[in-house]
Amino acid sequence: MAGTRGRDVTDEVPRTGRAGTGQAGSGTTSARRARTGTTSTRRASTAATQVEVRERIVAAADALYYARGIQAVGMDEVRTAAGVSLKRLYAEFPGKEQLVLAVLESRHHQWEDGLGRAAAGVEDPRTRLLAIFDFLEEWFTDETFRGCGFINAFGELGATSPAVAAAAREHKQTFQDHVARLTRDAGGDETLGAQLALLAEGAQTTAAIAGRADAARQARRAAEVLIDAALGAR
Amino acid sequence: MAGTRGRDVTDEVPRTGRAGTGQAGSGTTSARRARTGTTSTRRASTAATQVEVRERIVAAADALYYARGIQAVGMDEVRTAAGVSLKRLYAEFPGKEQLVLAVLESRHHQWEDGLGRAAAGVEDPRTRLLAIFDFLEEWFTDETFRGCGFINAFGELGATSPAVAAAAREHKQTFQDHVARLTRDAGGDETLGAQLALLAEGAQTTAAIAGRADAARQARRAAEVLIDAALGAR
DNA sequence: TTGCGCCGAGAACGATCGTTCTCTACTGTA
DNA sequence: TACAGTAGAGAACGATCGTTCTCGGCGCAA
Repeated sequence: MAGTRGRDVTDEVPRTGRAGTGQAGSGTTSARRARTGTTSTRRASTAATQVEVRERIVAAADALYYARGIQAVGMDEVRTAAGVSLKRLYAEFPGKEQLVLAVLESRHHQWEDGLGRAAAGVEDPRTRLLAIFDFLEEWFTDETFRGCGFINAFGELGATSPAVAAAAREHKQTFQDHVARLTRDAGGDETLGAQLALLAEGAQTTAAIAGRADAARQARRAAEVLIDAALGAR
Repeated sequence: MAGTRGRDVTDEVPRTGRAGTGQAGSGTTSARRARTGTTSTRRASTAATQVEVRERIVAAADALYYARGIQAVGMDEVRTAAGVSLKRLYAEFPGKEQLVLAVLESRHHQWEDGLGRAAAGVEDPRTRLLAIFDFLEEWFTDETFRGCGFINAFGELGATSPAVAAAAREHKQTFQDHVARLTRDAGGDETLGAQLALLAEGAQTTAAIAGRADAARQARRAAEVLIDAALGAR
């Protein structure tokens, strides 16, 4: 009895066959199946499903874009995968670029969540810093891994879409800030932070293109050397 | 006198306004203006201009693809920039993918030439190893720099074109081999080589997306630390 | 029950792109 | 000079894509 028939149909939409969106340790299935009450007032119900629909669209688009490239996926395919009408899709996102930006924003949040989880509960600042590379390794071994979505998007659209280029730049900047903060906690300076960030970036492209998931472990070992050299042997 | 009228027209084609193809220290203007004699036999002349036309097409396509992305540039635009007819273009390259692969191959050779020049004449193996990062810095400061063309191509087409993905993989592999060789010359093992390669890769994406050309210098400093730690202080 | 408004399904439209085809002009040769 | 062959210019074609429009059905209020 919950909702209309049409909504039930779109609720059990295919999630493009994979769990999560290909980001490590995410497992976000976006649809939380937690309606506010049953339907409450019409207005509240509409708002709830709007959020749900938006999330579903973004999740479907993210999986498709990440797996095949942005320009290789048409709006119609996103529509099918998300199980919404084209009209609804364009009601949520006025154009493809807005959808792409929403996907990147979602991916950014997943990335930050993953980083936070990797650091959570780790007491030693040095180990917390190195946990970044453990997180990367977990991500690289995901079978859907195909590199950093922001690097890919930048290479594909960075030259034609300033908004996409800016999104990639901001994502990388917040990562550098994150590493810098952890480095400071461990007693290192910003130079060390920048160098560790370089290792992480290099590991991502190497793992993606060369298909070498052990790039994370190589990067971790290099990071240990750099940290110990900067902080003095332990 | 030299050549036919039609050929002269296509000879002085616009080189898309830039010198080289955006790769550091290249300065390859592809067209060498060195005809074998004047026209010699008809057959030899045709062969000479064929090579020239091919190079011109590849150079024009490379500049356009690198600056704006591959999918954003149509065959017609390549045709105009190269100053050849569509028929001629398709006579040289049966399809766009073949042209893309030829561009990547050309870019790979330029990259190897640049690396070789950077190492040439440097006696000390350690300094020769570090010269990689000087080469990167020079490249990053080029105003047309927009990241590694192979990383960009992989992000854009790696999922849909196995040939492009393979080209990127091979390019990165030869780079790792190159670094490994120089590392061995300096007395280091393959672990060190892999780590230095990670730094170089990370510097490329960081310089491209964050626009920080100093990533090369940061990577160089990190490389020094890693080298000294692996080889013992000097 | 009747009318109203909303929404999904999908056709339609205009633009672009890769690729092919046609037409024309020109070159070299007998 | 007449002719055969070639190459350039660009029209044409089929496919795809982003976006909009139309149609038909359903839920809801009076």
